[in-house]
Amino acid sequence: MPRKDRSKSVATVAFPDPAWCQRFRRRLLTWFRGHARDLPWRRTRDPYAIWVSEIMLQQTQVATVIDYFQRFLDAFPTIADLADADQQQVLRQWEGLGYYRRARQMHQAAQLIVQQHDGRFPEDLQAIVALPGIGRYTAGAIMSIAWDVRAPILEANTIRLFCRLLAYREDPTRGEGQRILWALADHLLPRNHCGQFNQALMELGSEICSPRAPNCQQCPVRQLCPTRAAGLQDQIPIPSKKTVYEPLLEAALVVRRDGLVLLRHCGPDERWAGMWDFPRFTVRQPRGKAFAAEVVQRVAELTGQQVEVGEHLTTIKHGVTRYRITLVCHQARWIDGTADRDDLRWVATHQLEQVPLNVSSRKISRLIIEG
DNA sequence: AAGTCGGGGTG
DNA sequence: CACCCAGACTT
Repeated sequence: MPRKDRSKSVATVAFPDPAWCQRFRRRLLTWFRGHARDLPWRRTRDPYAIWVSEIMLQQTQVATVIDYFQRFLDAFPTIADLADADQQQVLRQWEGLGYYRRARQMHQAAQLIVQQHDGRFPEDLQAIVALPGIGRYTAGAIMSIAWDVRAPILEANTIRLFCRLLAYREDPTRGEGQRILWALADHLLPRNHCGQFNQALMELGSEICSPRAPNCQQCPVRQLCPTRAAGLQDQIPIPSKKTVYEPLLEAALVVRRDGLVLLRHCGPDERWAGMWDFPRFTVRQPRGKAFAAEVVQRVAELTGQQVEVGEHLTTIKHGVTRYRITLVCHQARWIDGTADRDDLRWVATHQLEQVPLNVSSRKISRLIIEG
Protein backbone atom coordinates (compact mmCIF):
# COMPACT_ATOMS: atom_id res chain seq x y z
CA MET A 1 0.00 0.00 0.00
CA PRO A 2 1.27 3.48 -0.82
CA ARG A 3 1.93 5.37 2.36
CA LYS A 4 0.94 8.96 2.80
CA ASP A 5 3.55 11.41 1.65
CA ARG A 6 1.91 14.80 1.60
CA SER A 7 4.84 16.63 0.12
CA LYS A 8 4.60 14.60 -3.07
CA SER A 9 0.82 14.54 -3.37
CA VAL A 10 -1.74 16.32 -5.46
CA ALA A 11 -4.93 17.53 -3.85
CA THR A 12 -6.11 14.93 -1.36
CA VAL A 13 -4.61 11.87 -3.05
CA ALA A 14 -1.55 10.33 -1.41
CA PHE A 15 1.21 9.33 -3.81
CA PRO A 16 3.47 6.31 -3.25
CA ASP A 17 6.60 6.90 -1.16
CA PRO A 18 10.13 6.49 -2.57
CA ALA A 19 10.59 2.89 -1.41
CA TRP A 20 7.31 1.85 -3.06
CA CYS A 21 8.34 3.62 -6.26
CA GLN A 22 11.70 1.89 -6.36
CA ARG A 23 10.14 -1.55 -6.01
CA PHE A 24 7.51 -0.71 -8.57
CA ARG A 25 10.07 0.45 -11.16
CA ARG A 26 12.32 -2.54 -10.65
CA ARG A 27 9.54 -5.12 -10.87
CA LEU A 28 7.92 -3.44 -13.87
CA LEU A 29 11.14 -3.15 -15.89
CA THR A 30 12.21 -6.70 -15.05
CA TRP A 31 8.82 -8.01 -16.10
CA PHE A 32 8.89 -6.00 -19.34
CA ARG A 33 12.27 -7.42 -20.35
CA GLY A 34 10.72 -10.89 -20.35
CA HIS A 35 7.23 -10.10 -21.63
CA ALA A 36 7.47 -7.26 -24.14
CA ARG A 37 5.66 -8.09 -27.36
CA ASP A 38 7.78 -7.91 -30.49
CA LEU A 39 6.04 -4.98 -32.19
CA PRO A 40 7.44 -3.44 -35.38
CA TRP A 41 7.87 0.04 -33.89
CA ARG A 42 9.91 -1.44 -31.05
CA ARG A 43 12.60 -2.43 -33.53
CA THR A 44 13.60 1.16 -34.25
CA ARG A 45 14.70 4.35 -32.54
CA ASP A 46 13.96 6.49 -35.59
CA PRO A 47 11.80 9.34 -34.27
CA TYR A 48 9.93 9.49 -37.58
CA ALA A 49 8.92 5.83 -37.41
CA ILE A 50 7.97 6.16 -33.76
CA TRP A 51 5.96 9.27 -34.60
CA VAL A 52 4.07 7.36 -37.31
CA SER A 53 3.30 4.55 -34.89
CA GLU A 54 2.11 6.89 -32.15
CA ILE A 55 -0.25 8.76 -34.46
CA MET A 56 -1.70 5.52 -35.80
CA LEU A 57 -2.08 4.16 -32.27
CA GLN A 58 -4.16 7.14 -31.11
CA GLN A 59 -7.48 5.56 -30.16
CA THR A 60 -6.64 2.56 -32.32
CA GLN A 61 -5.67 -0.88 -31.11
CA VAL A 62 -2.22 -2.37 -31.56
CA ALA A 63 -3.37 -5.32 -33.68
CA THR A 64 -5.10 -3.02 -36.13
CA VAL A 65 -2.08 -0.76 -36.58
CA ILE A 66 0.67 -3.30 -37.33
CA ASP A 67 0.01 -3.78 -41.06
CA TYR A 68 -0.76 -0.11 -41.65
CA PHE A 69 2.53 0.86 -39.99
CA GLN A 70 4.62 -1.34 -42.26
CA ARG A 71 2.87 -0.26 -45.45
CA PHE A 72 3.00 3.42 -44.52
CA LEU A 73 6.75 3.36 -43.97
CA ASP A 74 7.25 1.44 -47.20
CA ALA A 75 5.28 4.13 -49.04
CA PHE A 76 6.90 7.07 -47.20
CA PRO A 77 10.28 5.97 -45.78
CA THR A 78 11.34 9.45 -44.63
CA ILE A 79 9.80 12.72 -43.47
CA ALA A 80 10.76 14.26 -46.80
CA ASP A 81 8.97 11.49 -48.71
CA LEU A 82 5.84 12.10 -46.68
CA ALA A 83 6.07 15.86 -47.14
CA ASP A 84 6.43 15.47 -50.91
CA ALA A 85 3.50 13.09 -51.26
CA ASP A 86 0.09 14.07 -52.53
CA GLN A 87 -2.58 14.21 -49.81
CA GLN A 88 -4.69 11.65 -51.66
CA GLN A 89 -1.76 9.21 -51.56
CA VAL A 90 -1.44 9.73 -47.82
CA LEU A 91 -5.16 9.24 -47.22
CA ARG A 92 -5.08 6.10 -49.31
CA GLN A 93 -2.51 4.56 -46.95
CA TRP A 94 -4.84 5.48 -44.10
CA GLU A 95 -8.10 4.17 -45.50
CA GLY A 96 -9.89 1.93 -43.02
CA LEU A 97 -7.97 3.27 -39.99
CA GLY A 98 -10.46 6.03 -39.24
CA TYR A 99 -9.75 9.46 -37.72
CA TYR A 100 -8.53 10.65 -41.11
CA ARG A 101 -7.65 14.05 -39.69
CA ARG A 102 -4.62 12.29 -38.19
CA ALA A 103 -3.29 11.56 -41.67
CA ARG A 104 -3.88 15.08 -42.97
CA GLN A 105 -2.27 16.62 -39.89
CA MET A 106 0.75 14.34 -40.05
CA HIS A 107 1.17 15.18 -43.73
CA GLN A 108 1.02 18.88 -42.87
CA ALA A 109 3.43 18.41 -39.96
CA ALA A 110 5.93 16.67 -42.25
CA GLN A 111 5.88 19.70 -44.54
CA LEU A 112 6.41 22.00 -41.55
CA ILE A 113 9.37 19.90 -40.41
CA VAL A 114 10.94 20.18 -43.86
CA GLN A 115 10.40 23.94 -43.95
CA GLN A 116 11.24 24.86 -40.37
CA HIS A 117 13.50 22.09 -39.06
CA ASP A 118 15.54 21.13 -42.10
CA GLY A 119 13.64 17.85 -42.41
CA ARG A 120 14.80 16.52 -39.04
CA PHE A 121 12.28 15.71 -36.33
CA PRO A 122 12.54 18.49 -33.71
CA GLU A 123 13.96 17.53 -30.31
CA ASP A 124 12.55 20.46 -28.37
CA LEU A 125 9.29 19.82 -26.51
CA GLN A 126 7.78 23.16 -27.47
CA ALA A 127 8.54 22.58 -31.13
CA ILE A 128 7.15 19.04 -31.03
CA VAL A 129 3.87 19.98 -29.36
CA ALA A 130 3.50 22.82 -31.86
CA LEU A 131 3.19 20.27 -34.67
CA PRO A 132 -0.40 19.53 -35.69
CA GLY A 133 -1.75 16.27 -34.30
CA ILE A 134 0.83 15.99 -31.49
CA GLY A 135 -0.36 16.60 -27.96
CA ARG A 136 1.10 15.99 -24.55
CA TYR A 137 0.91 12.21 -24.71
CA THR A 138 2.39 11.79 -28.19
CA ALA A 139 5.21 14.26 -27.53
CA GLY A 140 6.14 12.43 -24.33
CA ALA A 141 6.02 9.06 -26.04
CA ILE A 142 8.25 10.12 -28.94
CA MET A 143 10.80 11.89 -26.74
CA SER A 144 11.07 9.08 -24.20
CA ILE A 145 11.11 6.21 -26.70
CA ALA A 146 13.35 7.77 -29.34
CA TRP A 147 15.85 9.58 -27.11
CA ASP A 148 15.16 8.38 -23.55
CA VAL A 149 14.20 11.89 -22.48
CA ARG A 150 12.49 11.92 -19.12
CA ALA A 151 9.00 12.80 -20.34
CA PRO A 152 5.85 11.32 -18.74
CA ILE A 153 2.91 9.90 -20.68
CA LEU A 154 -0.75 9.30 -19.89
CA GLU A 155 -3.13 7.34 -22.11
CA ALA A 156 -5.90 4.76 -21.94
CA ASN A 157 -3.80 1.91 -20.53
CA THR A 158 -1.92 3.92 -17.93
CA ILE A 159 -5.03 5.81 -16.84
CA ARG A 160 -6.61 2.49 -15.87
CA LEU A 161 -3.37 1.20 -14.33
CA PHE A 162 -2.79 4.36 -12.27
CA CYS A 163 -6.39 4.46 -11.05
CA ARG A 164 -5.91 0.99 -9.61
CA LEU A 165 -2.45 1.75 -8.17
CA LEU A 166 -3.96 4.73 -6.32
CA ALA A 167 -7.35 3.10 -5.68
CA TYR A 168 -8.67 6.28 -7.27
CA ARG A 169 -12.46 6.27 -7.22
CA GLU A 170 -13.29 9.50 -9.04
CA ASP A 171 -13.71 9.89 -12.80
CA PRO A 172 -10.16 9.86 -14.23
CA THR A 173 -11.21 11.58 -17.45
CA ARG A 174 -12.29 14.76 -15.68
CA GLY A 175 -9.95 17.69 -15.15
CA GLU A 176 -9.07 16.88 -11.54
CA GLY A 177 -8.37 13.23 -12.34
CA GLN A 178 -6.21 14.13 -15.32
CA ARG A 179 -4.14 16.51 -13.22
CA ILE A 180 -3.60 13.85 -10.53
CA LEU A 181 -2.71 11.08 -12.98
CA TRP A 182 -0.29 13.21 -14.99
CA ALA A 183 1.41 14.11 -11.73
CA LEU A 184 1.61 10.42 -10.82
CA ALA A 185 3.08 9.60 -14.22
CA ASP A 186 5.83 12.10 -13.51
CA HIS A 187 6.20 10.90 -9.93
CA LEU A 188 6.80 7.28 -10.96
CA LEU A 189 9.05 7.94 -13.96
CA PRO A 190 12.68 7.05 -13.22
CA ARG A 191 15.68 9.10 -14.33
CA ASN A 192 16.90 6.50 -16.80
CA HIS A 193 15.33 4.01 -19.19
CA CYS A 194 12.30 6.28 -19.56
CA GLY A 195 11.36 4.90 -22.96
CA GLN A 196 11.37 1.34 -21.68
CA PHE A 197 9.54 2.38 -18.54
CA ASN A 198 6.77 4.20 -20.40
CA GLN A 199 6.29 1.31 -22.80
CA ALA A 200 6.29 -1.12 -19.89
CA LEU A 201 3.51 0.85 -18.20
CA MET A 202 1.39 0.61 -21.33
CA GLU A 203 2.19 -3.05 -21.83
CA LEU A 204 1.19 -3.85 -18.27
CA GLY A 205 -2.05 -1.91 -18.62
CA SER A 206 -2.83 -3.55 -21.92
CA GLU A 207 -1.81 -7.15 -21.26
CA ILE A 208 -2.34 -7.59 -17.51
CA CYS A 209 -4.31 -4.74 -15.98
CA SER A 210 -7.15 -5.06 -18.48
CA PRO A 211 -10.50 -3.24 -18.21
CA ARG A 212 -12.44 -6.34 -17.21
CA ALA A 213 -11.10 -9.29 -15.25
CA PRO A 214 -7.48 -8.14 -14.95
CA ASN A 215 -4.96 -10.95 -14.69
CA CYS A 216 -3.66 -10.10 -11.22
CA GLN A 217 -2.06 -13.53 -10.80
CA GLN A 218 0.48 -12.69 -13.50
CA CYS A 219 0.98 -9.08 -12.43
CA PRO A 220 4.55 -8.18 -11.41
CA VAL A 221 3.30 -5.46 -9.05
CA ARG A 222 0.36 -7.28 -7.52
CA GLN A 223 1.76 -6.91 -3.98
CA LEU A 224 1.90 -3.15 -4.49
CA CYS A 225 -1.69 -2.72 -5.66
CA PRO A 226 -4.28 -1.41 -3.16
CA THR A 227 -7.15 -2.10 -5.55
CA ARG A 228 -6.27 -5.79 -5.69
CA ALA A 229 -5.80 -5.89 -1.91
CA ALA A 230 -9.33 -4.56 -1.52
CA GLY A 231 -10.75 -6.73 -4.29
CA LEU A 232 -12.09 -3.68 -6.12
CA GLN A 233 -10.75 -4.46 -9.60
CA ASP A 234 -14.24 -4.44 -11.09
CA GLN A 235 -15.10 -1.07 -9.53
CA ILE A 236 -11.93 0.88 -10.33
CA PRO A 237 -11.75 2.86 -12.49
CA ILE A 238 -15.36 3.98 -12.49
CA PRO A 239 -16.93 4.34 -15.94
CA SER A 240 -16.79 7.82 -17.44
CA LYS A 241 -19.82 9.66 -18.72
CA LYS A 242 -20.69 8.76 -22.27
CA THR A 243 -22.20 10.85 -25.00
CA VAL A 244 -25.74 9.88 -25.87
CA TYR A 245 -26.13 9.42 -29.61
CA GLU A 246 -29.10 10.05 -31.87
CA PRO A 247 -30.16 7.12 -34.00
CA LEU A 248 -29.66 7.83 -37.68
CA LEU A 249 -30.33 5.59 -40.64
CA GLU A 250 -28.25 5.97 -43.77
CA ALA A 251 -28.29 4.16 -47.08
CA ALA A 252 -25.20 3.77 -49.25
CA LEU A 253 -25.76 2.93 -52.91
CA VAL A 254 -23.52 0.69 -54.94
CA VAL A 255 -24.34 2.09 -58.35
CA ARG A 256 -22.74 0.05 -61.13
CA ARG A 257 -22.54 0.32 -64.91
CA ASP A 258 -20.28 -1.59 -67.30
CA GLY A 259 -17.75 -2.58 -64.67
CA LEU A 260 -17.74 0.91 -63.17
CA VAL A 261 -18.81 2.03 -59.70
CA LEU A 262 -20.11 5.48 -58.88
CA LEU A 263 -18.23 7.29 -56.11
CA ARG A 264 -18.66 10.71 -54.53
CA HIS A 265 -15.90 13.00 -53.25
CA CYS A 266 -16.66 14.25 -49.72
CA GLY A 267 -16.39 18.03 -49.40
CA PRO A 268 -14.04 19.80 -46.97
CA ASP A 269 -16.71 20.55 -44.37
CA GLU A 270 -18.39 17.19 -44.14
CA ARG A 271 -17.68 13.84 -42.58
CA TRP A 272 -14.86 11.96 -44.34
CA ALA A 273 -13.57 15.18 -45.92
CA GLY A 274 -11.31 14.45 -48.87
CA MET A 275 -12.26 10.79 -48.96
CA TRP A 276 -14.34 9.01 -51.58
CA ASP A 277 -17.60 7.40 -50.59
CA PHE A 278 -20.60 5.71 -52.11
CA PRO A 279 -23.51 8.07 -52.75
CA ARG A 280 -25.15 8.13 -49.35
CA PHE A 281 -28.06 9.81 -47.62
CA THR A 282 -30.37 9.45 -44.65
CA VAL A 283 -33.54 7.41 -45.01
CA ARG A 284 -36.51 6.55 -42.81
CA GLN A 285 -37.10 2.95 -43.79
CA PRO A 286 -34.34 0.34 -43.53
CA ARG A 287 -35.66 -1.94 -46.29
CA GLY A 288 -38.64 -2.86 -48.45
CA LYS A 289 -40.65 -0.98 -51.04
CA ALA A 290 -40.96 2.16 -48.95
CA PHE A 291 -37.17 2.24 -48.70
CA ALA A 292 -36.73 1.80 -52.43
CA ALA A 293 -39.13 4.63 -53.17
CA GLU A 294 -37.36 6.86 -50.70
CA VAL A 295 -33.96 6.09 -52.21
CA VAL A 296 -35.17 6.87 -55.72
CA GLN A 297 -36.53 10.19 -54.55
CA ARG A 298 -33.43 11.14 -52.57
CA VAL A 299 -31.11 10.31 -55.46
CA ALA A 300 -33.23 12.43 -57.76
CA GLU A 301 -33.10 15.33 -55.29
CA LEU A 302 -29.38 15.13 -54.80
CA THR A 303 -28.20 14.39 -58.33
CA GLY A 304 -31.10 15.01 -60.69
CA GLN A 305 -30.67 11.45 -61.91
CA GLN A 306 -33.02 8.49 -62.01
CA VAL A 307 -31.94 5.12 -60.64
CA GLU A 308 -33.50 1.72 -60.37
CA VAL A 309 -33.18 0.20 -56.92
CA GLY A 310 -32.92 -3.53 -56.48
CA GLU A 311 -33.25 -5.64 -53.39
CA HIS A 312 -31.10 -4.70 -50.43
CA LEU A 313 -27.86 -6.63 -50.24
CA THR A 314 -25.55 -5.97 -47.36
CA THR A 315 -25.22 -4.20 -44.08
CA ILE A 316 -21.65 -2.97 -44.13
CA LYS A 317 -21.56 -1.18 -40.82
CA HIS A 318 -23.73 -0.76 -37.79
CA GLY A 319 -22.96 1.96 -35.35
CA VAL A 320 -20.51 4.45 -36.84
CA THR A 321 -19.35 7.90 -35.88
CA ARG A 322 -21.13 10.63 -34.00
CA TYR A 323 -24.58 9.23 -34.55
CA ARG A 324 -25.70 5.69 -34.34
CA ILE A 325 -25.89 4.84 -38.01
CA THR A 326 -27.44 1.74 -39.39
CA LEU A 327 -26.02 1.53 -42.84
CA VAL A 328 -27.82 -0.45 -45.48
CA CYS A 329 -26.19 -0.89 -48.84
CA HIS A 330 -28.36 -1.27 -51.89
CA GLN A 331 -27.75 -2.08 -55.47
CA ALA A 332 -28.85 0.36 -58.13
CA ARG A 333 -28.43 0.86 -61.87
CA TRP A 334 -27.86 4.31 -63.29
CA ILE A 335 -30.30 5.11 -66.10
CA ASP A 336 -29.57 8.61 -67.33
CA GLY A 337 -25.82 8.33 -67.82
CA THR A 338 -23.00 10.07 -66.02
CA ALA A 339 -23.98 12.68 -63.46
CA ASP A 340 -23.08 16.23 -64.34
CA ARG A 341 -21.29 16.94 -61.10
CA ASP A 342 -17.59 17.18 -60.39
CA ASP A 343 -17.90 15.47 -57.01
CA LEU A 344 -19.27 12.32 -58.67
CA ARG A 345 -17.00 9.99 -60.58
CA TRP A 346 -17.30 6.59 -62.22
CA VAL A 347 -14.38 4.43 -61.16
CA ALA A 348 -13.45 1.05 -62.60
CA THR A 349 -13.65 -1.71 -60.02
CA HIS A 350 -10.00 -2.61 -60.48
CA GLN A 351 -9.00 1.04 -59.98
CA LEU A 352 -10.72 1.47 -56.64
CA GLU A 353 -7.39 1.35 -54.87
CA GLN A 354 -6.32 4.54 -56.61
CA VAL A 355 -8.66 6.75 -54.62
CA PRO A 356 -8.83 6.97 -50.81
CA LEU A 357 -12.03 5.43 -49.52
CA ASN A 358 -13.52 5.86 -46.08
CA VAL A 359 -13.56 2.13 -45.48
CA SER A 360 -10.87 -0.44 -46.07
CA SER A 361 -10.25 -1.64 -49.61
CA ARG A 362 -10.71 -5.20 -48.44
CA LYS A 363 -14.25 -4.50 -47.33
CA ILE A 364 -15.06 -2.58 -50.51
CA SER A 365 -13.75 -5.23 -52.88
CA ARG A 366 -15.71 -7.85 -51.02
CA LEU A 367 -18.81 -5.71 -51.33
CA ILE A 368 -18.36 -5.09 -55.04
CA ILE A 369 -17.54 -8.68 -55.89
CA GLU A 370 -20.33 -10.14 -53.84
CA GLY A 371 -22.75 -7.53 -55.14
C1' DA B 1 -16.14 20.76 -19.98
C1' DA B 2 -18.31 18.80 -23.66
C1' DG B 3 -18.48 17.50 -28.43
C1' DT B 4 -16.13 15.59 -32.62
C1' DC B 5 -13.68 12.24 -35.18
C1' DG B 6 -14.66 6.57 -36.48
C1' DG B 7 -13.35 1.69 -37.95
C1' DG B 8 -12.37 -2.39 -35.75
C1' DG B 9 -11.87 -5.65 -31.79
C1' DT B 10 -13.81 -8.01 -27.76
C1' DG B 11 -16.90 -10.43 -24.53
C1' DC C 1 -25.14 -5.26 -28.44
C1' DA C 2 -22.17 -2.43 -25.27
C1' DC C 3 -17.82 -1.26 -24.43
C1' DC C 4 -13.12 -0.17 -25.57
C1' DC C 5 -8.98 1.42 -28.12
C1' DA C 6 -0.71 3.88 -27.27
C1' DG C 7 -5.72 11.26 -28.12
C1' DA C 8 -5.97 15.74 -30.27
C1' DC C 9 -8.58 19.47 -31.36
C1' DT C 10 -12.56 22.75 -31.52
C1' DT C 11 -16.16 25.23 -29.42
